[in-house]
Parts: sequence; C-alpha cells; structure tokens
Amino acid sequence: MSIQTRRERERAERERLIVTAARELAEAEGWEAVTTRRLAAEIEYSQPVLYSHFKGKEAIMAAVAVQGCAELAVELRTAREAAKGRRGALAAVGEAYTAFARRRPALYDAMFTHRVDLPFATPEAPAPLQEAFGELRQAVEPIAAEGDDVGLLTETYWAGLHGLVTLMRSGRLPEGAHEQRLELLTGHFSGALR
Amino acid sequence: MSIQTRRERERAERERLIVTAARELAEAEGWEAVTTRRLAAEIEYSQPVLYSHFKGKEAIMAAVAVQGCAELAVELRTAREAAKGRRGALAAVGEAYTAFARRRPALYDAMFTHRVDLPFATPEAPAPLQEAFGELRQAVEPIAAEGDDVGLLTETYWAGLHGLVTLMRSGRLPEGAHEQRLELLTGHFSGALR
DNA sequence: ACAGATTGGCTAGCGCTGCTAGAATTCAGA
DNA sequence: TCTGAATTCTAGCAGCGCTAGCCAATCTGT
Repeated sequence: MSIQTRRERERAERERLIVTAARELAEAEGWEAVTTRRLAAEIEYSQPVLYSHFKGKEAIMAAVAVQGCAELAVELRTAREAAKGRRGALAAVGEAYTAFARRRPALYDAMFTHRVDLPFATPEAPAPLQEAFGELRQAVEPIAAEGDDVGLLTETYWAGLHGLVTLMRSGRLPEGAHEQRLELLTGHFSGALR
Repeated sequence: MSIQTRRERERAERERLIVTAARELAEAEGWEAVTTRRLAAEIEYSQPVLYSHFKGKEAIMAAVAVQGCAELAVELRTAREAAKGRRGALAAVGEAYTAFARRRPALYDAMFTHRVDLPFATPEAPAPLQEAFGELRQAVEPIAAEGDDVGLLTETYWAGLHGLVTLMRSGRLPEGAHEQRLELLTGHFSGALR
C-alpha cells in the first residue's frame, strides 16, 4: 500500500510541476511559446509523459486557468474588504480585476479568452471559478435594485470588465484612458452616474 | 498602358477572390480550417501566390476583418435609423451588434477577437472600422450627460457589448439569458435603470 | 520575327506543431 | 533471482506557416 501511495504522491507532484512550468513559461513568453516539446524539456521528462497526465495541451491550459481563478478570487476579496461603501467596493473590485488582467495577461487569457473546455456557469464548475465569480457577485449585490437578478447583473458587469480588458490588450482601445473608462462603467452600474 | 492596367485588374480580382474564399471557409468551418494550403486549393492557385498578395495569414484575416466592419456598420445604421427615441436607438444598436456577432462568429473573431495588426483607435484606421465605431458613437451620443466624453462613453459601451458576446460564445455565460443581460447593460448606460 | 530580359507561378522543402504507436526500461512481487 | 506488469522513451506521423530557387510564359527592343 505504501508503495502505491508513494507513486501516487510522486505522480501528483509531477502534475503540479507540469502546471507551474506551463504557467511560468506562458507568463514569461506567452502561450505561443508553450509547446509540448518545450514543456517536456522544462520538466525534464519526455513529451508523452504530458499526455499521461492531461488529455492534451488544452487540458494543461485549463489547469493553469483554474489556478489563476483561485488567485483572482483572493485579490478580488482583498480589494473588496479594504474598500469603504457600496460604490467603493464595486470600484475597488473592478480596479482589482482589470489590474490582474493587465499584470498577468497570459494567465488571464487561459482563464477567460482561450477556448477551454471547462464547465463555467454550472454547478459542476471547479470551485475556484465559482469563488472568483462569487467575489464579483458580492461586490455587485449591494448596488442591485430591488427585484434585480443579482446573478445576471454580475454577469453583465463582468462582461463590461472583460470587454475593457480584451479590447485594450488587443490594441483596439488605447491604454491611456483605461481608468476613465473603468470609472464610466462602474459609475453607470452603481448609479453614481445618471 | 492597357496591358499594365489589365494585369493590375486581374491581380486585384484575384486578391478579392482570396479574401472571399478565406471568409467563406472561415464562416463555414471556423478559422482553424483556413490553412494556406486549403485556401490555395480553393482559389486554384499554389500556396506562394497568397504571399504575393498578403504578408501572411494574419494579413488575410485583417482584410476579412475590414470587410466585416463595413457590413457591421451598415447593420448598425439600419437598426439605429429604424428605432424611435434615444433609448430605443441605443437598445437597437446593441441588439444589432450582438446579433451580428452571433450570426457571423468567425467574421466577428477576425474583427475583434483575434490578434491582428490593424491600427484601431487612430486616424490611420481603415475607413470601415471608423464607420462602424461611428455608428455606435451616434447611438451613444444622445444619451451622454453634459460634459461626458462621448468617445470614451462609446468605447465603454462597446466593451460591454464585446464582453457579453465573447463570454457567451466561449461558453462562459449561458446563452439563454442574453437578452436580459443586454437590457441590463443598455438600461444602465441609457439611464433607464437606476 | 526573333533573341534576350523580366515577370510570375510552381515544385519542393524547411523547421515547427500536437500527438501517438510500439520498443525499451524499470520496478514490484514470487 | 527471475518474471510479469507498469512506466517512460525513441521515433515518427500528418499537418502547419512560410520561402528558396527553378521554369515557363510574356513582354521589349532590334
């Protein structure tokens, strides 16, 4: 039994190694630099080993994405708890979200841009995904009007943040005015504007 | 001189052929099916011919994207002109925008998702891009408060639409509630909500 | 009308990708 | 120590974007 467990432990350890190697490589040089060959070299195993842990490259990216969601959830929570007032919390969370996306673009892409077969808006979604969304939701809830569907409102605000981030990152919106756009978005949702 | 112009005309014709072939293939089977080999076969020339017209595959996608923007601009204008009232116009344009994205996903990706080296938020941006943005802007302008920067407000509303579309298309938002989310977004921007 | 220059398209191939079949090796248990 | 099973590696497939260099058709000047 002990031998069995040791092997399983080593296997789990190696899987962790793969995920962190993929993530570090992606953050350093972008996802296009994360090839199965380079990843294999990085973890000092041969290519096929990757496929004994993950179904393919996409599955590795999905694992990285889940890790990223956990970190995003923490950062959103910290921002929310440090902020004062309903509007302050929403603004702080929006700020934290877009800051995360700009600081860790590769991680963000794995989480929310690249096509990845993770269940998202269902109960089967991995816990970190639900936690990150839950943080957003807790920031949105206090500014919801009576009768509002808080879930839908959160999704809509999230879409706004996501749109700002992706259009900016792809060069379709100038970076300079980001803060002003973010204020407009948050202001219109929190009722501070209009 | 006539021979020269005939050749140029034929060249331009073939370039058009490449762009429409790429677009049709992408719309039928997605961009991952648009390989230089298949595209070459489609136009009944060899691969290198593509490179005598475009710098690479990305440039072909950019050309398709410009075409798409022209069509989007037309659809947005039609929707705006048919709508009644300031809020109605904004809602109609938002509706038309997201409908376009859902009806022509591959085209939309070339325009706003894939990394493509087109100048966007500058005066050098191709005319169709500016026209499409201009249509959005004309729908946003009437709902802007005094002192608002209409350009920034338009960018922010656009980001909201783009976020809704991309998160939905990648399975991160359920399709079912799209109309409700769109109403929330438009409502908060037009001042109808809160 | 012919020779030479030029243009333009094609064949073939480079280096890379994600992924896998099957050989080789290592290891656990008798 | 030997055998069978589990694990890892070597080697290779099919396909990708892209390009060097050959070859044929066309145009130009005599």
